[in-house]
Amino acid sequence: MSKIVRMKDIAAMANVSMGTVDRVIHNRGRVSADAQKKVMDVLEQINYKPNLIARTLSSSRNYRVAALLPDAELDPFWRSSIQGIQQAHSEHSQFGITISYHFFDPYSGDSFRQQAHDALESGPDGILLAPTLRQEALDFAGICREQQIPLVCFNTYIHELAPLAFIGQDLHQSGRLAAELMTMIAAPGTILVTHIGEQVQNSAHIGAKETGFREFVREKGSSHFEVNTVQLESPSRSGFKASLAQALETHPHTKGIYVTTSKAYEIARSLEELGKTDIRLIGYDLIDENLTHLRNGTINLLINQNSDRQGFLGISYLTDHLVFQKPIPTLQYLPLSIVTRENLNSYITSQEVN
Amino acid sequence: MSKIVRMKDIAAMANVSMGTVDRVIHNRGRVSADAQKKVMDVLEQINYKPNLIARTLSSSRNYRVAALLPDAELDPFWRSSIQGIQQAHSEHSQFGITISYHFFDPYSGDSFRQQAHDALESGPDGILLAPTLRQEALDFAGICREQQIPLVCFNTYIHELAPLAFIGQDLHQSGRLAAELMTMIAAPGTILVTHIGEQVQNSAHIGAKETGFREFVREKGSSHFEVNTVQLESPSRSGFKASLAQALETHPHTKGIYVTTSKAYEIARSLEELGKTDIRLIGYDLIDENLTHLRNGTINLLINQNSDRQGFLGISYLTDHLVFQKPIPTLQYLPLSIVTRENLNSYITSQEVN
DNA sequence: TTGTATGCGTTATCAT
DNA sequence: ATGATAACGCATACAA
Repeated sequence: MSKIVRMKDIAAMANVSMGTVDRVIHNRGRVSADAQKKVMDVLEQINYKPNLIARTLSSSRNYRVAALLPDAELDPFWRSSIQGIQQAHSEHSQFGITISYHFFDPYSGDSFRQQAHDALESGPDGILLAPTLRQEALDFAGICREQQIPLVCFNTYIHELAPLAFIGQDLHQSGRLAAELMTMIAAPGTILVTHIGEQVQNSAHIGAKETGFREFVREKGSSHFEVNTVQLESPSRSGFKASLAQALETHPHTKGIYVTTSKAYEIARSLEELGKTDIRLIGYDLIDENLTHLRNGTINLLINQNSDRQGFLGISYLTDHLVFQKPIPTLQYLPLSIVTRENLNSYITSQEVN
Repeated sequence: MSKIVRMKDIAAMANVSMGTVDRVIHNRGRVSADAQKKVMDVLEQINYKPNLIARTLSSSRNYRVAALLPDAELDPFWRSSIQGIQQAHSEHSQFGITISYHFFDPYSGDSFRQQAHDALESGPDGILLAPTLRQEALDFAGICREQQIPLVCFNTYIHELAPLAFIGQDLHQSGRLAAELMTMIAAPGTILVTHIGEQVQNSAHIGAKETGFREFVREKGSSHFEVNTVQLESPSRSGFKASLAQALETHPHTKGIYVTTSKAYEIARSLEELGKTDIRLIGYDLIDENLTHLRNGTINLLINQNSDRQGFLGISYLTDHLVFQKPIPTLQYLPLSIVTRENLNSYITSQEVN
């Protein structure tokens, strides 16, 4: 039973005062080389673990973190991220964390710059960012680095950002998984890949899922499946349906559609209206619009990006870093969760509490 | 910006001392009805949230929790539970939690009683239990209740235990999910259900997975699939293979096997030795023995019981209850995770840290 | 450069 | 029954 060593103990062992110990531990300077050495020697021998409880109580600082992410009104996908952030916040508010929210239009550079500016104005001690726009995010990350503000990113992986931590999904592997699942459940024939609601411009990562998907099919299913990419962007609902119908005519043997974004429900609606029931549909994310079609069977599988957990972990990591000065993972890939009608509830139910 | 209220503030508002406030909040008695009322009145009006940081620092109590679960040497399934427990412990050790481990033979009542006795001897403030044996667990839970020791259970749901919290999987729904997946990936024909390594005696829950499985097939796949239950227990390896071969002869149209326990690797080994490659195999849990066969394709899907998370949450809940006196969920169902070759890594990789 | 003293919010131990 | 006061371990401001 090794007793816990406190700063007081270290001070005694080194024949100095607590103040000196504090100064060398946090290297605040103003210590003589002599004292420095004495304390270091002791630290080498013993295993000092600061009492984080006492530390936070004492230095009752308040930390401001700015959350910079797309407006859920413009894309429902982000709702759950926000929920995760709020969840983490309520659990950590004890530690003096306050969060300011800055929502931007995920496709507008101007909007992003405006909100990013506001975020910096709030004088944050840390920033949580969903970097949907590559170039804008890079510029912003540069400023954060200059100002020495810790930056944690989630959802969209951009290597050059080099944030303190990234939390998200391995998109290439995600594509491979989608292909594996599709080849399990679809009859041999044509598979369509479509990126609805994403802008290919200014998004280097956009192709990762498709690349992974095609890679898997090439390795394991090339004799049974043919993969085609189709663009299905259209402003109007009826226009969308028409262009889908058009695509299905061009590829008459279509047995499956893989939607790389959270917009599978758009396809589902159109498929239902077109009366096509023999096409397997795989998409992303547990947003309400998708769940309806997962429940009625038009969508066969959803891959969950766990965006609530992304938000939750983002805030958790920032508080770990800021208040506890704990090491945090540089890269945190979340599980590639497969969701069907039968395990859906296990992913969305909240529990009773006593 | 509502300021945080402290006990000192309450004391001032109620015209009493902090000591009195402390006594009514924790109803330690020794307060006059008059003072009691004054404090209560204040508490009604304001929203006092105790500072848990300060509380833990001050009271610096040590809590002992006893973990009572099967020996991983006897069943590798329990390895990850232990890992989860240790993980939670290392994260919470700051709060003065110490854990004593008591491993028993999951099929021996004597072994259980012995270890349970030891666990109680250690004078624990809380107990984490994997109740594999129904009757023994009920007896033990009775003692815990008598001695007022908080009990948290995981993995095996036994309703009458009525613990502070249960953490695990919805087994009936788990069976439904397995059936859904099986009907997705197997050709029409016979599906075998088998419970390897479980004793039906003294385990009321054992049938839940099979019931769920059959229920789903009845609802959605009765025209294409026939379900048969087979017993495949055998002490020796070659004996096991022989009885499997026997079962496959009895059911020549077998297209899939559903193993309700973590022993799917036993089937996989035998199938490989028998050279049968056209049978889909679905099992449970990411133990190493299973992963080998998931990677080489003999096992098609595994449902993950997340037993590491079960252990983790069990300890987390106990510390929340003991040190923070926070409310905890009575029933915590974990996700029914579907694991394939392509998303396996996302479930088992640990991350680098800076 | 160094050491001491005070405070963080709570619990626990004293005298009253 | 009540109120003052010393811990808990660390940070910080200030005195030496």
